[in-house]
Parts: sequence; C-alpha cells; structure tokens
Amino acid sequence: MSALPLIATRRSPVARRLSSLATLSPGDLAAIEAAERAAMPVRIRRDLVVEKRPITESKLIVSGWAARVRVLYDGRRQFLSFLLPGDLVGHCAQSDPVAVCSVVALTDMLVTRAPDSDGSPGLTEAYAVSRALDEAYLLAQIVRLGRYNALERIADLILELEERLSCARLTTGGRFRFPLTQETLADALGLTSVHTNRMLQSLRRTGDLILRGGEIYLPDLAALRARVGRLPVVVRQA
Amino acid sequence: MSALPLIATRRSPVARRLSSLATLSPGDLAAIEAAERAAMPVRIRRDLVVEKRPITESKLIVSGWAARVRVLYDGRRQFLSFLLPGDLVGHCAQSDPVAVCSVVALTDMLVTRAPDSDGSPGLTEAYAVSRALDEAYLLAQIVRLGRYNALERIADLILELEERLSCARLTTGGRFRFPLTQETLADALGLTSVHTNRMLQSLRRTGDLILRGGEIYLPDLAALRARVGRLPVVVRQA
DNA sequence: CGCCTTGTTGAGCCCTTTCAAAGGATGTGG
DNA sequence: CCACATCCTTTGAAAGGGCTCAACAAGGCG
Repeated sequence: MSALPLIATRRSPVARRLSSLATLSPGDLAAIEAAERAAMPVRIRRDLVVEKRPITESKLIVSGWAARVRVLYDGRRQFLSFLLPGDLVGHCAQSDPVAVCSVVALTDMLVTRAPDSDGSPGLTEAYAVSRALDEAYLLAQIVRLGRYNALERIADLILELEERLSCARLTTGGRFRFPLTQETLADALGLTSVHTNRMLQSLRRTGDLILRGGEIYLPDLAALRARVGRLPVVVRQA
Repeated sequence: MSALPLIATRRSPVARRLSSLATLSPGDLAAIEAAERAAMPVRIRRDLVVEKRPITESKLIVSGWAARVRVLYDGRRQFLSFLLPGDLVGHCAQSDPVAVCSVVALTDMLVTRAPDSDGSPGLTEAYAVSRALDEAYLLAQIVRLGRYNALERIADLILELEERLSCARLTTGGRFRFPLTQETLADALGLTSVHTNRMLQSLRRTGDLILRGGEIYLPDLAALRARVGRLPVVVRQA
C-alpha cells in the first residue's frame, strides 16, 4: 500500500480508462489487474460475438481493436462502432439477451471476462458510464453517416478515436497506433474504399493528418476539431 | 379482479407495449395506469429533453411521437431515432447523467413520469428490454444510413415503425397513423426533403405504399420486407 | 521469391443535391 | 364562409459528390 503512487504509474490502459469513468477503489483495481492476468488471446478476424446468438458474459478488452458489425444479405457490410482497450463487450441488463450484432477482432487481441461489479459502487458506476459512452458514440456515428460528407466523416471519426484512446493514455500528442485498413474505415463510414483513399490523401495533402506505418499523427488537433465542428463527447456532469 | 379479461381488452397502447417486453404483474399494470392518468401534455415542436442538460427523471410516452435529434453548428439536423407510445425517454443507470441529444415532440403528446421499477421484477425487465430495443434500433439506423440507398432507407424505416407500433397495437393490417412530414423523414434518413419526396412517389407508383391524410397503408408487408432484406429486430431468446 | 492483402489511380456514370418556384392543405381571423 | 398566412408537397433543370470498374503498384509474409 505504501507503493500506491508507483503502482499508479504502472497502471494498464484498461485500468486507466476505467478509472477515468468513475472513482475506483483499490479493490476494484486489483480485480481489474487479476482479470487482465487471466486474459485470453483472440486472433484477428475472429468473432468475439455472433449476431443472434445468446450473450453469455460481459467481456473486457485488454488490448487490440474490435468492431461491432452487421453484414447484409447481399454482402454489404457496415461497422457500427469500434471497440478499444478498456471497452466492454456484451454488457447487458436484461435476462436471456441475444446479440443484436456480431463483434469481430480487427487486430490480434487480449480479452478477458469483465470483473463482477456486484458490491462495487465504483465498477457499477464505471460500467454504467461506459454504456452511456457507447450510446453517445453510436449517436455520433449516426450524425456522421447522416449529415457529414466524406471528408468530415473521416476527420471526425479519427478525432473520436483519438479522444477515446486518450482516456486509456494510448495517445501521445495526437499520435497513436492506427490498425485499420482503408476498407475497414470505408465500411465504418458508409463509403467505398476507393473514395476513402482519395479523401485520406486530401487530408494528407493539407497537412491535417500524417499516416505512416500503422500510426496516425494529427499535428493540429484543435484546428481539425474546429474544421468539422467537433465537440468532445460528454455524458456526465463535471 | 374478476373483471381482468375485460380490463385486458381495455389496455392502453403503453400497457400493451410494456406487456410485450416482459411479464407484468397486476401491480405493474396498475402503476402504469396511474402514471397514464397523471400524464402531462407536450405541444408539438417543444423539447422534452435538451442536449447537455442534466437528466432528472425517466419519462414514458403515453401518446404522440417524438424524436431524438442533434443539430449541427451550421444548421444541419439529424434525427437519431423516433420515440413512440410506450417508449422510455432518458432512462439511465449512471449518476449525474447529462443528455447526449435533445428530444423534440413531433406531434402533440402526452408524457408521464415512468413508474418506479424498484421492487418490480416485471418493470425492471421491461425497462431493460426497452433499452436493448432502443440500442438495436440505433444500430439499424446506422446500417440504413451507411449502406442503404434512398429507396431502401425509406422502406426500411417505415417497416420498422410499423413493427414498433404493432407492439402497442397501434396498427391494423399494415395501416397506421403517420404524422411525419417529408422534411422530418429526410432529416432522419440523411436525405433532402426533395429526394425523399421523389422516392416516396416512386414507392407509391409501384404500389408498395399508400400515404394519404396522415395515414400509411402498406398493402404487402412481406413483399416489402423481402425487397429490402428486412428481418424483425430481436433482442431476447424466444 | 512469389503470393496475397492493401493502397493508388483514371475515367465515366449515376444517385442525390441544390436552387427555385409553383401548387395544395390546413388553420385562423375577420 | 371567404381571405390570407403558413406549412407542406411537388416539379424541373443542372451540378456535384461519391460510386463502379478496372488495372496497377506496393507492401507484408511464409
């Protein structure tokens, strides 16, 4: 216990994100650490959840990216949201729930069972806030698809990912790992990969975005936010 | 109590919808009826919820239509979802929640405070399922905007509304009240009202849809569903 | 080194938007 | 019961954003 400050600096991305959502007790953090040690690997392109199948447990992403996805009868594909380290998968209050969409790993991942929140006000609140954020990001996705043009969609989504990764301290000054292919990006943004490619080039030409070796660098976050009118997502009172 | 069957036939749309989500006790139904008697009127175009303001209570729609909405800095508007009789507004598990979008009345409405679910397994489950459905309809909206063309968007949304209104028995054989203007429809579907108008005409010409005097009639639900590949939304095991 | 996935580029087309303007409803007050 | 205002629907013409369909380059991996 005397080493708490030291331990704090060693916290994992998952612990950092959940801590940013609610005040967690030492016991909560210990439970998170234990869960992380028990994490299981999931390979890229594997399904974490399959649409229409019963949901058994709530999972927690330790590392790697996943996405909620729907595939239409004719092969068209739409990513609904991205799932990042510290995000919950399949958290749900009702009995006998059924998955309303699939969840697929976009990278190799580590996934664990989410620590039980019973009896922990901190985890209960963190999970509730996490759910509220999930919903807020779904709404943001709807606005992007409904009312943003291609360039705005790309910029806004990338800014959102930066914002979310920041909660887990997975960014440094507008720079972060970006494992999405242009086709994946396109299927999230309701565009074709060809057009996504051209718009990314446009953002690069204007110097708004530098994308190289699976890493993104946004030199001027504030300017880019202003350009697409982006406000940070807030779900609770300061 | 001896008159239960009679009472059952008199159930309100709200009671019918909530009953379709979970098994409700006579006490639950009584609480719903009491809430309905205490309903307050809300005039068309009034806000039920304002974005960024704290959420105080959970509301229940007794009659009329509303919509969750976001307005961009430049005036562009996007409806996120429609709220129909029996739907909950502002239901939320975390502490100090803030509204992530506004909710505006699309018609004159009656709205009441949602009966407290503490101590009622039936209402607790009904609310949980209602939330799960809300999310499922958000996902459906994302797919519509991301991967459907204009005609498919319109048809799919109208089919969804039919499906949802059916839970409250507010439809009869593919016929139901439809109070949306074409501009509202357009702002929900990420289209312009001009194009929405033309696509509606197209659906009328092909006989898929009859729209007159604020009422819609879908002569062949099954055929229309097949045409847009629509499956019913399911969130729990049968 | 060769395969396979991912990224890039060009040209033409089409769905949807934009910008007007007119036509119909609906409701209110005189 | 008509006049008038307002909101909603309808129509036309032209432009544009994003798509389609290739084909080719480049990069990672076994």
